[in-house]
Amino acid sequence: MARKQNPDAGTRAAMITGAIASIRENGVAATSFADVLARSGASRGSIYHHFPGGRAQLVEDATRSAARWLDREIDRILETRDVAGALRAIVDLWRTTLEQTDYRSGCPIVAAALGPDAGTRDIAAASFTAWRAVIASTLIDDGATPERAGSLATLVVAALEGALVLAQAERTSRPLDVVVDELVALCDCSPSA
Amino acid sequence: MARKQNPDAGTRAAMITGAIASIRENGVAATSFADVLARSGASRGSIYHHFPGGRAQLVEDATRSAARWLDREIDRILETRDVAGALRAIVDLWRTTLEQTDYRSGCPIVAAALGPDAGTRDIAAASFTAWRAVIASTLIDDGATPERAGSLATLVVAALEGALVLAQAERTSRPLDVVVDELVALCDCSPSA
Amino acid sequence: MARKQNPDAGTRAAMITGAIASIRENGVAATSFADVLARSGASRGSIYHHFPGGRAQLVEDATRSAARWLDREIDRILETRDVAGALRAIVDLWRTTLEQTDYRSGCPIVAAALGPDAGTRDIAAASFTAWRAVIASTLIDDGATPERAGSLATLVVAALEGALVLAQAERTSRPLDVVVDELVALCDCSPSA
Amino acid sequence: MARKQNPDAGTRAAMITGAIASIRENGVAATSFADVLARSGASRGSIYHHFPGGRAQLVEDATRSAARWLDREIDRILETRDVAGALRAIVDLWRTTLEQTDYRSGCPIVAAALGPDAGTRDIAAASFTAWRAVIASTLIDDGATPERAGSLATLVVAALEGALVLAQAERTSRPLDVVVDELVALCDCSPSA
DNA sequence: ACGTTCGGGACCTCCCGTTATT
DNA sequence: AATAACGGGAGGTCCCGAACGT
Repeated sequence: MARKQNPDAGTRAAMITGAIASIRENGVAATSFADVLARSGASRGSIYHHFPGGRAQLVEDATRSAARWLDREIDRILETRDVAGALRAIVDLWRTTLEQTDYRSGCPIVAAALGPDAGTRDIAAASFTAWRAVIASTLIDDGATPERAGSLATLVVAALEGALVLAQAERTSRPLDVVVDELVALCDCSPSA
Repeated sequence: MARKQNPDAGTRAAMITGAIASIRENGVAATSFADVLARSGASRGSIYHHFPGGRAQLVEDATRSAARWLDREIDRILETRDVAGALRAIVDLWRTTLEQTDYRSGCPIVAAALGPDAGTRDIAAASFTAWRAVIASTLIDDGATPERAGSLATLVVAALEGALVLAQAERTSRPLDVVVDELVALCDCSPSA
Repeated sequence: MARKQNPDAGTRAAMITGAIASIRENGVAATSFADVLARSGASRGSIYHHFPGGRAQLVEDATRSAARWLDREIDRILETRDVAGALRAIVDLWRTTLEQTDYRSGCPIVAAALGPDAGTRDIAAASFTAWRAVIASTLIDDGATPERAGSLATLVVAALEGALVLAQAERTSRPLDVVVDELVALCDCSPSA
Repeated sequence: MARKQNPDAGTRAAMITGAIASIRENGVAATSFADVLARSGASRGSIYHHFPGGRAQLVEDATRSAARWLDREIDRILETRDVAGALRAIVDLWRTTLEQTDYRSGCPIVAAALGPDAGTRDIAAASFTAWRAVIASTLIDDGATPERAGSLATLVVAALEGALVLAQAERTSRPLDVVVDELVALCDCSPSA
């Protein structure tokens, strides 16, 4: 229950935004308050007020916020496009940010999954599961059997996230393109098989 | 109180081993000297004899060492098995460590790719490239066209690494099994197509 | 659950009460606003309406309040009882609180005397002087010479406060009982000497 | 600007000494690292090396050190003097320090007894018990019954510590003199009674 | 080479005093 | 008058890099 939210953005939202950016670039463990403060322009005193749980709560809330945004974004994309278009739209979400940050900003859910905190790991697991479910559901609508759709959806999520890691390492978005092409071909021909 | 007096490179090797373990569990950024010292049993003064470059050199050398080991392991596996067996052997490399560390220890190359250090990122990129090359080469031997083999190899590497991330998040090795099954099916039917 | 809605000085009184409790348990220096706020249920903004001088004024007012209460209590006890009964009644003031707080809550005047603040120290000195005076007066009424009564009163105050410290350290009220017995015996036989 | 004047001992001893001084003046809870560092001239990095347990270990070790010194001092005094001379020698231990610090430096054992830490409280309790035992033993040697000696020893310890608190509050050593005179008279006439 | 100690700094936690809002 | 929010800062923890003394 929101007690009182500043009409404007507010400090808390700015800190969450900055924390998400830092998590994507530096990982959960290396996300420091100094960094978040610098990104958000907030002051030290605000931290403990907005996040009584300290750093752990900040990174967890930020992860949750990023996960929620991504979940909805993927839902929205899959509702309005066919599988091929959807996968391309999803990688486009990454491509822009990658180029803007010199390929430093990765997927916040991967960062959460690899972090030392159990809380963020669980959030990552929930998102991965949700993505697989909605992708599988779309594949079923396209004619795939439930069994096959589940396996294929897992492959899609894994391959997309892995391609993002490859893109970060090699500083080029080509792995994303290559992988999405393969996945599109696979999803198109698979149900009929 | 001779902890370890291996005349050769016992201390250095122990620190490298400890650093790799820490990188896999905590990431490059969160790998601290104190952690490596505790894991290796070495003492503070030894560091700058073996790693004059300090922490940066330690994590880079550790990453290089892990990368070299993995490169050779993958080479060896692909030489002695068909594609299907090779992929299963590769994921088995992860599965054991995952279970032994409660799904905390991930792929050191992914950790290097996501770290803040440019040096480790380049090492990761080189490993990813090498893996793709050797996998593509195997696929070509099996009858695939060079073009298709390259795309497929990228998909394989991305999907395997992504599956590992999913496994860490969900604390189960099932994503690895599902993804490797899909990849095996894909590699078997694809070249003939 | 209306904690306090006294229109008059409810909030202020609650903060004073909480501050006294904190001073007795943690000492003057370690009495923080956060602690007093938690004990009193008040909110941060209220402080500077009631205590424009901030923390210094709060602890000083609290000390003064505790001192005034103790002064009156001792006056009352000495008016209605003989010396022996009075000393026992005084230690009973401590005993209850000691047991209720696991021997953490000591004498607020001792806390004020040992604190870093000159203001609270002066209040403590005034109370100690007042107690000695009224005890000496009672001893004179019982037949002691003014000189002897003054020395004996100092011993009584010192021994009682010291016994309370011993009781806190050893987590037992026995030092209080032992000391008060000795003091009673001393006061009874002394005037005649 | 005595940066470093410990010719023999070294940093750890200097930090203990500084911590004892801070505890006596400010209490256990208000003894900060910054204060100890300033008093000892040590650097921040030394803390964690010499006291891996951090602040808790520092204050506990300092309390233990002060207690051990006081225990031995009291033992030594009681061995070489009669009761009257011993009590005067004990209060002289306090008088000098009191005057040198403007009556801010109290008894470290009282500070430990009143502190929030259970560890320091136990050390204080042990010292109080030890002092009572050795004083009682001396009184028995002088002809007192064991029972009476125990009670009298408790009174002596309590009264001396209480007198020190009074002296700190009133910024004069007179309470110490008055109380010790009373105690001397009591100890001299009591055994024969 | 290796163990011990040191010096400085980064980070998180938490607190005090103030201001804007109602 | 009371609440939420803010700004600055101190305290404790811990780490890196270096300088010693073996």
